[in-house]
Amino acid sequence: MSPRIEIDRLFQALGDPTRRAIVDRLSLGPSSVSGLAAPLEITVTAVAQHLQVLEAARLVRTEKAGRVRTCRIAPEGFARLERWIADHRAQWERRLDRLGDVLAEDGDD
Amino acid sequence: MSPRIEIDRLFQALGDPTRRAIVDRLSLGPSSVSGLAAPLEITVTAVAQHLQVLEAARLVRTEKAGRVRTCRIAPEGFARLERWIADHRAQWERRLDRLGDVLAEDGDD
DNA sequence: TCATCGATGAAGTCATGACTTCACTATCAG
DNA sequence: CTGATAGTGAAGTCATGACTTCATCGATGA
Repeated sequence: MSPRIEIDRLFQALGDPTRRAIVDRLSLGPSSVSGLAAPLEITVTAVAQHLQVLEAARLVRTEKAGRVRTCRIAPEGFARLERWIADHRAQWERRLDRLGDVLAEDGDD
Repeated sequence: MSPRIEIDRLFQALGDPTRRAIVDRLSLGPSSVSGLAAPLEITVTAVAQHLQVLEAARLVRTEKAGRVRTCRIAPEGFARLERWIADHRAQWERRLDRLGDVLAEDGDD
């Protein structure tokens, strides 16, 4: 699967405040779907939809035991995210370095 | 201003592929608005709108000299982003640690 | 000075996406 | 079996947001 799409899903998933609230909650520990819905004051259906998005982005992993689905944080998505930021930071900082070489050619710090 | 809103703007800004393309481009070095528009095959107006979003999220800084507006990466937004991820990672990893004390098992990626 | 170029503002279109409700399935307790 | 519980699927509503076009403005160079 294209890495572009992957990153897309990641940022799109975290772009929604409700979904970030779910992530916040799951950072504290696993929860059921209805357990997530309660403090958010939205329907269980809505939460389930958000969970699909979060799972597709690999930010959350869920498994169903009996009739209850347990949701927990999935580190992969976050790792991917960190890498994206690190890559970009590296890119523009490298450029600033080269620029520094030219502008401050009589000895810099 | 609430930090929630700030993070919101950040993820929402990067949730759009076109805006990420702009960030990609600017990581390589500064550019004018029309310089950004050309490879994206959208109107200059559209790019200007995206730039407003990116500036509000502190991911990009722009300044106008004469009739040309020069756009460059702004590190603050990215720093904010990194901190958000680090905070969350810390939170759930701390929890896994406590759990690990009890269960003593597994390692992850 | 005048034509052009880079950018901006206003307003409209169109798709997407965050919800809801309602109907339904599957599990568990009595 | 019966009834409550946990979640899923389908379909509809409503707002937001990513574009466009058109008109305009200020800087610039011939």
